[in-house]
Amino acid sequence: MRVSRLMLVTQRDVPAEAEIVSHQLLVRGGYIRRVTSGIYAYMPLMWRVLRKIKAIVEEEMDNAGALQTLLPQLHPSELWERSGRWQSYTAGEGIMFHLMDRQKRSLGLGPTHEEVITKIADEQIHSYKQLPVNIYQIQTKFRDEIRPRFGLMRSREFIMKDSYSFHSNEKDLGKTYKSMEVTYKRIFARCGLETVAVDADSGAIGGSASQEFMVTADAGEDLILTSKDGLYAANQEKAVSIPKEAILHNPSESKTISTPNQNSILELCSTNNLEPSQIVKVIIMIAILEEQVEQPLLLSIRGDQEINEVKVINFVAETINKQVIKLDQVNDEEKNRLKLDHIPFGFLGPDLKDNVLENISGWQKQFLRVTDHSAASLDCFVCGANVKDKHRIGMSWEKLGELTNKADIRKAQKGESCVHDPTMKLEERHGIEIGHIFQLGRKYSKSLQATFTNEQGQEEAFWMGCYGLGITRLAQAAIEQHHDEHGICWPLPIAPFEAVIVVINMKEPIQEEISGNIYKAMLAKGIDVLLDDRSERAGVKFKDADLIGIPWRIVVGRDAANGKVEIVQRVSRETLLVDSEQAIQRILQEKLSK
RNA sequence: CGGGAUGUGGCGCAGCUUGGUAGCGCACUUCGUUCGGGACGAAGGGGACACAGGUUCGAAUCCUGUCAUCCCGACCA
Repeated sequence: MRVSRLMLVTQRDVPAEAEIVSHQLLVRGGYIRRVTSGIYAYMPLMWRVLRKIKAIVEEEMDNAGALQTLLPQLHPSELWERSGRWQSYTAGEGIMFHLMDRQKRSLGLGPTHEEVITKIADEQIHSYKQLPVNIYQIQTKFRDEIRPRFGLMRSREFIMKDSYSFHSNEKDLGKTYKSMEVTYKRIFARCGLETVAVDADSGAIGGSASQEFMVTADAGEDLILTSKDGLYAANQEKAVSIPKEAILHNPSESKTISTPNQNSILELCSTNNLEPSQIVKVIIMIAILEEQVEQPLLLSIRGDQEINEVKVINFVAETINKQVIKLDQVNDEEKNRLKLDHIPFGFLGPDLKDNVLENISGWQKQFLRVTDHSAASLDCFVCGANVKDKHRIGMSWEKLGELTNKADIRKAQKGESCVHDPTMKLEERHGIEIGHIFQLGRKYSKSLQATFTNEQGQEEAFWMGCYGLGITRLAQAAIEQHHDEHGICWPLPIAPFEAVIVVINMKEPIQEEISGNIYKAMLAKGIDVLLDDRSERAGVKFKDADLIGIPWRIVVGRDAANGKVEIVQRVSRETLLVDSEQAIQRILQEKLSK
């Protein structure tokens, strides 16, 4: 392709709307144009990048035995009503774009394809003999994101590879799940990305296992915790660790002390010469369940630790076997509205009686009590006395009465010891989630009544897995990982062009001839090459080549008369003066080695 | 949805306080000089200032409302 024909429009100024460097470079390099909030046009350069990523994904998925399809983007609402997601995806979360057709039938634009694919699997697969299958598609998905941002990182229309596997038993699902993990790692490695696979929360979607693939980058919105030996990685919602040792609390007697206005751990400690780890902190939260049931929770945790709300939600959902819509703290407004003055916030103990709930409208009348292991393992501690301005020292669980539920509801933090090896400390990094694999189990197949006949001749719901991979997000994440002050440095396998020939002076016949020959020769060898034939000054061409990030540059200039050209690597800036034939060979070599 | 900010040619901005009918840099067009790291000079083209009301002889500027975009929180590939 000749640059003069490429519709290349680069910008010197950074658009005000672009916050992170990858977004800025995509806009400045003319890769994308915003059409409206969260909706982008992929310009010719961008489309080439996306096609290369798609090709790699397709190759690896096909190698893993997956089958490519293309599924509809308009989904009938009935299908989503059957899985129980229509309400929450349209009215509730509102993440699903929906519309009426002229027949007044309700349709939605697919944010994901579980419903459609499960329906098709049900219609097409009748016997265990047809299993397993793994079906995938790469296409545009729609999500009416609450807050689109960072260009393609979180857009409302985006390209995703999504696959779904169907199995006759859980073990077989595990096998495909594992093979997808390997496939994903190969895909990311081939795209030149450094990724970390982390244990993830499968929470609301359910299932037994789930892994996220994170591109490590400072601009990432997710926090991940890893161990240096590479044996442990998890996102913050799921991460576990061993908290630091508590400081021994061992007063001569247990008694109630007066602690006027000391309703925070900090004040309590500084006034009474205590350590946060000697205190059991008690927090009331409200879990909103299905049908607007409001379940009060009484959470106890060591004073120096923090609550992990996702773990709390999972615990509640498991314990009472109901879906948790969300978790709320009790704020001041609510304290006033519900007239909670009789509850001595700031002075609560784990033995707070249920009778404080008697006159609170809307709440269930019994606490669901949970004690985090960090608190449960304390032999002797300080806690609130359930009376304003009073705490108790030298307390123990025996004195308070038996503990009901113990669970891990604690937020793991960097610097804490790893569970698999206490000498290892957790490190914190930011990541961009570009892939997520799940063992769904039978949740969707059951709700959609998608079944097959098993070996015993009985109807059984499919075991399912699902495997997402954000194509457009991956492209931008790659820039986040591969750029410098001059622009993008695409990894060769996903670069829009592998090389660019910069002709210093188009009016010089020798330069024009040599560059033309190299161009033709490279095309003949299958190299994706750009010929910058514009009558721009050299500086402009160099700047543009750097900005759009072509991995190799061949400069045809002052040495052309001697049959020499320069070959420059974008990332390292290494420059070699060689014959044109050598330049072609070098790039061909690089291409084939990837 | 809650909190904050901003809307002026394709991009970045000034003008608004103290109303008088729009300006700068980049980009674009033409000519000349230049020509290995975003050249210089000259001459041009393009915007009724987000929209709708109002105040006024007169509104980008003041008032009211609406809309859009961006940033901070819950959601997610």
